[in-house]
Parts: sequence; structure tokens; C-alpha cells
Amino acid sequence: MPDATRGFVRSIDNGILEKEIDLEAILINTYHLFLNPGMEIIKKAGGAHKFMNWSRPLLSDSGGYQIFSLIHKNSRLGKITEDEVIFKSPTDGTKHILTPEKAIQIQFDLGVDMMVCLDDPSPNDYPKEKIAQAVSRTIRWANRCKKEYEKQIKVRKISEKNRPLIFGVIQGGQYLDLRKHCTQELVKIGFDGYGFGARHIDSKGNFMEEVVRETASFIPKNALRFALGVGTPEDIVKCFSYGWDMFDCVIPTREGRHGRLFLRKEKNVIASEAKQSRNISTNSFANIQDDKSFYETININNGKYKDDFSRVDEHCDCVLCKNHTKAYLHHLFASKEMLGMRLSAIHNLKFYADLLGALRNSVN
RNA sequence: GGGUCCGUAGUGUAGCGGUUUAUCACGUCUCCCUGUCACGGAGAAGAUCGCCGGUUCGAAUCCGGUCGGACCCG
Repeated sequence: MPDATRGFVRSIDNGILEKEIDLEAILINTYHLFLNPGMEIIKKAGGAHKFMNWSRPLLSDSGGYQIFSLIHKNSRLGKITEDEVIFKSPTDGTKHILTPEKAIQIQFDLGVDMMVCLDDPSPNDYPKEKIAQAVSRTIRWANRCKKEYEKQIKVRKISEKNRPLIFGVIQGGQYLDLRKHCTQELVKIGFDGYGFGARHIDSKGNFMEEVVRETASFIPKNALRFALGVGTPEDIVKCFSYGWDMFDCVIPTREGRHGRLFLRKEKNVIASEAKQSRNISTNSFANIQDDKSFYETININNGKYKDDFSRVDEHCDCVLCKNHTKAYLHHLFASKEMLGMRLSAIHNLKFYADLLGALRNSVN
């Protein structure tokens, strides 16, 4: 899922997302849509699907991550208490309050197909004691979210068949025992799916392999496993091999807009990597030695592409690669033409979508 | 023919009552982005200040000449 945080995948229209990239779902953000355009407008429009004219599945993130990272960055921007999160809008400074109950209500108003509990994603480098506090708050809030969820189902008279799915988010930083405890408590409450919360990389940017792998194993087999915010292609391959099967990330679109393109090294290399990952998931995973063996990145801003008239990606048939050269894309970026960002984001999304497709095929 | 102004990195400029590794912007080059306030963030290279000479401990800065450009009056 690309992140359509504010109700749009920046610069890309639904036609491309559905027909060219064939995305299964996209992610929107409770926090951003709540602030802008505001729930009155969304409700008037008839919900997020109608407002955006997106008919495929929509998943909304609770907004916890955004608010918490805001507050962790600058404590003057908000306050976390047992009951609620108080925060100031970064754009106009107005004060807002979000509670677990309210986060769920908003997501019902958005009319999404999948929703996420409000959680407490503390930074991974916090001391264990603080992470443990975040875990217990996450559990208590998950309880309140589930109760509110059931209440809304009743009040809105939503049938079992039509109810949105709800995800709990597992916290615990780098500590396996905390992750395990958090998962067990969330499972007791009962959710359709479970998310890997906070960040899956440590403060140095290294993939937290053991925690990500083991946490997946704590989750019941029939539940969905959502690796929030993952990640680089190699992180996704790893997570997939551990059993995580849902992903969202800003990387393909944001890096695309900033001029970084993901390129296939060989035509079928993603598929072969996927096969490798399936084997890995059954026994050992030590085989992934060269993380980036199946792709490379280029920065199209680099001067060496000024007169490079080759295809951007030899093995890709997206609108960018079918129609334009590296030199032309370089020129678009040098000219600060938004078409360059748009085409690059489309290409990267296609790369990610193909990667996920190949991973899925390898298991089916 | 007479007069005025101006020549500082690729471009536009600051500094011209002599205290400095010569300023800033854009451009160029490289890196970063992981539940998106993000066409965003970080960093690097690049001018011996048109040229020649003079004054001085010391000149982009003062003086003379010279070349180039702009404008004004005949």
C-alpha cells in the first residue's frame, strides 16, 4: 500500500493506481484527514471512498505514529496522558484531542475497510522501562479501541459480513519479551490483524531482524500481519519471509519524487528472490547475504544521466520506462517539472507492486 | 567630439570612510529520506575581485593608465 496520507497518493491519480499499477489497497491517515479537510467534509462527501473516488480497499492508520513523533520531536506540540493525546496542529496551531475511542469513531466515519487502533509508538532507543510503559498503554488503549469498535458496529448496525477489519499494533521496541507480552495481550482482546509497531529498524538504520521475525511467530496463524512502514525492498522480502503479508511505506513515492529510482537487475530476478525467500521462511534465513542482490537504485539527479539515452529500467514496462530515457527524466528533474516526480513515483510503485506480486506468487 | 556610470565564482550580487579563510542567491556536483506537514533535508566544489602600473607594512577597496560594456549631451 502506498501512503495516500492526506487522501491522495501525491501526484498520481486513481486511474494509474488501478490500471497501471493494479494496487490492491491504499493507506490513508486518520490524523491528517481529521485535520484537513475535517470530518464534516468527509461525512458530507459520503465517506473517504466516495470523497476520493477510490473503490478498492482502504486502510486507515490511526494517526498515533504521526502525533507521537511530533510530540517526541518537540514536547511543546502536544501531551500524552493515560486518557488521551493532546496536540497542536502543525499548520495552524489549533489544539486537538485524540482518544482511542475517538480514533475509532473517526475511522468509522471515514468508512474504511481496515482500521488501526491508537497506539503508543515510542522511539526504539528509549530505555526499556519507558518502552514497557508504552506497551502497557498500547494494550489499555487497544482494549478501549476494541470496545468502541464493537459499540460502533452495533450503533451503525453493520453486519458481520460488512464490518471493517481492525488491527492492533504490537509495541515493545527491540525487546523480545515486551513484543511477546504485547502480542499475547492483544490476541486476548482479539483483532483481525496485528501490526508491527514503532520502527523495524534501530537508531542506526539496521533492520531489527530477530525482533521482526520472532514477533511474527507470536501472532496466530489465521490473522493478518501488517508490517507498518516497511520498507526498503530487501526489508519487505525479509518481512515477507517471516510471515508479514501487508506493507505500507512512503519510500517508493517520496524517494521517487526526490529522484531515486528502483531498478530491476534482471528480468526475473525478483521472482527468483521470492522463491529464495520462501525456502528461507521454512527453515533458515541466513541465506540472504546480499540484501540488495535483486535491485539497484539510481539518483536521476546525478549529472552522469544528462546524456544517457537508455531506458530507465530495462525490465520495466511502466509509462516512464516505455516512453522515456534517463536523459529526459534527468532533464525533467533539472527543470523541476512535476512530471518527473510523477513518473518516478509511478515507476517505483510499479517496482514495489511487482515485488509484492512476485512474493505472493511464490507462496501460492 | 564632450560627459556620467559600471566591470567581483556559470549567472545575478555584497563588500568600495584600507581591520576577513571575499558575502549572499540561483545554478553545478554528491549524499539522505522506512505507519509522509516534505518539488524536502545535509554537504561539497567553484572567483587570486577586467588588465597594467603606482601609493602603502598591507588594496577588490585609493591614484594613473588601458581594454570592454551601458547611458547622456552635441
